[in-house]
Amino acid sequence: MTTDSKAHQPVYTSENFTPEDSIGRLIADVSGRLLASLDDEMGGLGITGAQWVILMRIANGCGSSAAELCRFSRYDTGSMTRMLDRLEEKGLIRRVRSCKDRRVVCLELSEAGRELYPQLPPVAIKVLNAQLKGFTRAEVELFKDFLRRMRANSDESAPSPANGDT
Amino acid sequence: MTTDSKAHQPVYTSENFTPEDSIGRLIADVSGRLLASLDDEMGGLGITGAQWVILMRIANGCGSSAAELCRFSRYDTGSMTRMLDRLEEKGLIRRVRSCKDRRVVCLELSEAGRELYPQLPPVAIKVLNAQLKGFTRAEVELFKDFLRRMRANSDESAPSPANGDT
DNA sequence: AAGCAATCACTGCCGAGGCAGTAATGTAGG
DNA sequence: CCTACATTACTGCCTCGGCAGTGATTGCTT
Repeated sequence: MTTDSKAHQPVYTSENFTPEDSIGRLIADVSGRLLASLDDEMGGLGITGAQWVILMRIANGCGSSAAELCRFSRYDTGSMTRMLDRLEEKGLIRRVRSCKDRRVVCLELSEAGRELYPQLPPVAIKVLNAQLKGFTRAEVELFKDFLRRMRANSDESAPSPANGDT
Repeated sequence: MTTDSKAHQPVYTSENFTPEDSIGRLIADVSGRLLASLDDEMGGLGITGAQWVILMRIANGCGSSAAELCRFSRYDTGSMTRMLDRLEEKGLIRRVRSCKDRRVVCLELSEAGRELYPQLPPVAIKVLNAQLKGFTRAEVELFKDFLRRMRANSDESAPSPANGDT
């Protein structure tokens, strides 16, 4: 009620917070729908949404090893090993022991993976455009800017798991 | 290249789509960080972020039965049964067979649950305010409006799993 | 050169969610 | 009334991710 114009008042207080209407619920909901939709559309290609993400990274060179993928994907190294197991069983990727650092296993698309690859981006494009129906490009840019700012905040608050009460 | 000012051109095309920079990646990332942060802050109370959500729903009367909770939470009924098992083992909720419809098990907070409840909202408020640092309330409202529009789009595209090619 | 910490990939073990099937209960139609 | 069908909660079975521990390899320090 009081028209306090200070910009640094907290967004949520115990008075105005309702979990059903909070931005946290909205983000979790939208995120879940996006992944579900991606899974649905991906079904025809025989891979899951999670596998889509990893395949795209490998194809783009953003993940040349398992450890590299883990750093970006916030995946456990054990889970990543098994994820790569599944992609290898499907015949989509190959593991090649690095000759420079014999601990590292280099990752690359197999022949079948390279054949599948061109079909991957259109599926995500279809899903995203469907969920962004009615948005102008300027709105999407603003939307993404909000998300980047939020992500930057969580980088500051928890960069490493060993930050005390500074 | 061509400065087409039509508002209904798709946001993403095969030319401008890069997975690393897409809004899908951003939303998934922010959502994951929110849940992780909620889990961290919730550790002291002995429950997980997912359990927080369910407890809040039961406390607010938004989920008086397991089936009710499933409809809102996009949870499997089997998973919900086990989720409620865990909350019951912790002594936070009680299951009471409904006398009106003997198939239904009514859910309510136990004594310990009612004691814990006041501590739940502040944790979420702390997490959300930390991640929304630097946002004005007007920005948050616009942000939420974007999210609601996106959610509404996914409602249209996939309201029931049995929609063909209408 | 030797010791030592760090890194990498991998493996058991566990928790947790999805799917399918089941028994009990309620509802609608003949 | 009694027979179909729907709904509710629950239970195996499976997949999948997190955690902790392991062996191999690398690089740094002394």
